Amino acid sequence: MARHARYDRKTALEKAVGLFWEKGYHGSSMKQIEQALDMRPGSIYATFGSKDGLFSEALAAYAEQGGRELAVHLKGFDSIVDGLQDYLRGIACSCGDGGAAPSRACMIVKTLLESSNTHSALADQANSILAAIEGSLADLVEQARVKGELAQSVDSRRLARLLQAQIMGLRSMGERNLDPQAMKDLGDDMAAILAGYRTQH
Amino acid sequence: MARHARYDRKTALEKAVGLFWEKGYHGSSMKQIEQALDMRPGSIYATFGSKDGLFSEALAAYAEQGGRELAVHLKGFDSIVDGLQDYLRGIACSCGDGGAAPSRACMIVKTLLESSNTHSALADQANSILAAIEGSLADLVEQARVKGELAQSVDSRRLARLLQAQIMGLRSMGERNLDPQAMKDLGDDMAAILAGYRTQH
DNA sequence: TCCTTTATTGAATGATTGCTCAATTTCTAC
DNA sequence: GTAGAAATTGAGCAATCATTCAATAAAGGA
Repeated sequence: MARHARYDRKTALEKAVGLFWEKGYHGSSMKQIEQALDMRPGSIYATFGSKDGLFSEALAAYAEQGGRELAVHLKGFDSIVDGLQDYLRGIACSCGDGGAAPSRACMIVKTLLESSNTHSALADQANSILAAIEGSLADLVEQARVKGELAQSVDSRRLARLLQAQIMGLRSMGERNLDPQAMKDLGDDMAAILAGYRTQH
Repeated sequence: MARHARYDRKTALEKAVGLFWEKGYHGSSMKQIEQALDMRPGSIYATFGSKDGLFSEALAAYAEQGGRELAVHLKGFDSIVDGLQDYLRGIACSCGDGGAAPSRACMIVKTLLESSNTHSALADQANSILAAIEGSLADLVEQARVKGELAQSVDSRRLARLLQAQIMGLRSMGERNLDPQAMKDLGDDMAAILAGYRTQH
């Protein structure tokens, strides 16, 4: 056997997520990556293959983390719709304050918009992640519909896409640095949209 | 006096908009710009000062064009709200087909997300353009409220921000290459959101 | 202790980046 | 026709880009 890797792969990926999420693919140079990961080029290439490979793994890690956060969030609610509404409000809130996140906008959307006409492999990855998220949201909406929280007539995939578009818009608006109250209002308004699909009684 | 400029500034800017909108700031190299504008570096720098200067002018031209398109669109409607609803549906439709536009997402949003943590001058410009658009939308909403199309209780700036977030989300979703029917449904759903703010009777 | 194996290092690679400027071309005014 | 002003050209600049690899360091097994 031989020496251990000095770097923890998972920790390095977290740092890569931080940099790429903040500055994007083109905006992050290998020099900045070396500094952020505290690794020399040889180690980075031995571990992740290429800048593309590192970005791809970072994007996947980001998406997985985001999925976990939504799931954890919903655990705190009996009602799925209540949970989704609070999730929207939570995003609006965290976009309002001067939070510690590298960026307010979603890294997946940033990647999609940056790479859609310049780097098809990245765009494809971002697109399939977004399709998976749409699927998860559709499952949640369908569960809520079956539970009777939402009107029986609701088309779950369609409402999932509307919901995803809300999140994209909300987090993109976050990048505008509006005052916290404006963001909070926006989150409330989006939560109210979802309320419009609730069972009427 | 001396010789004329061989290039029409306005035409060159239109071509620059096409390239930058498609590929973004970092994704467009000077070599590609030279090719797109059919100009040599010296002419480009004599005319626009720098890549930054050219991008900045292109972004402004894009925003002006977008503003004109919204105004023209609304001219075709007696009701402002009808016009805004049709505007949303129109975006959804043009995002659905394989249109000729360089990109489905909004160039201003692409710029904001790309530059927010790497190029503050561009981010500031994108932000002030978005603030101006928010203002225009707020004016329209306020007019509609005064005309009685919208409920008296409507907060026009707040609804303008919700509307702007819808457009951002809609056009970002366009980059996902969903099938046309899904985009059309999304546009209809967003138009329905606006309907919820109409005067009840 | 030495040998094998593996991880790390960082100088150096060729390509590409945004950009400059002396030379050339093209037009107007006289 | 000619002089002068302005616009265009494109080779070439220094800097930076992502990437490579021979040399070095560090660990476990014998």
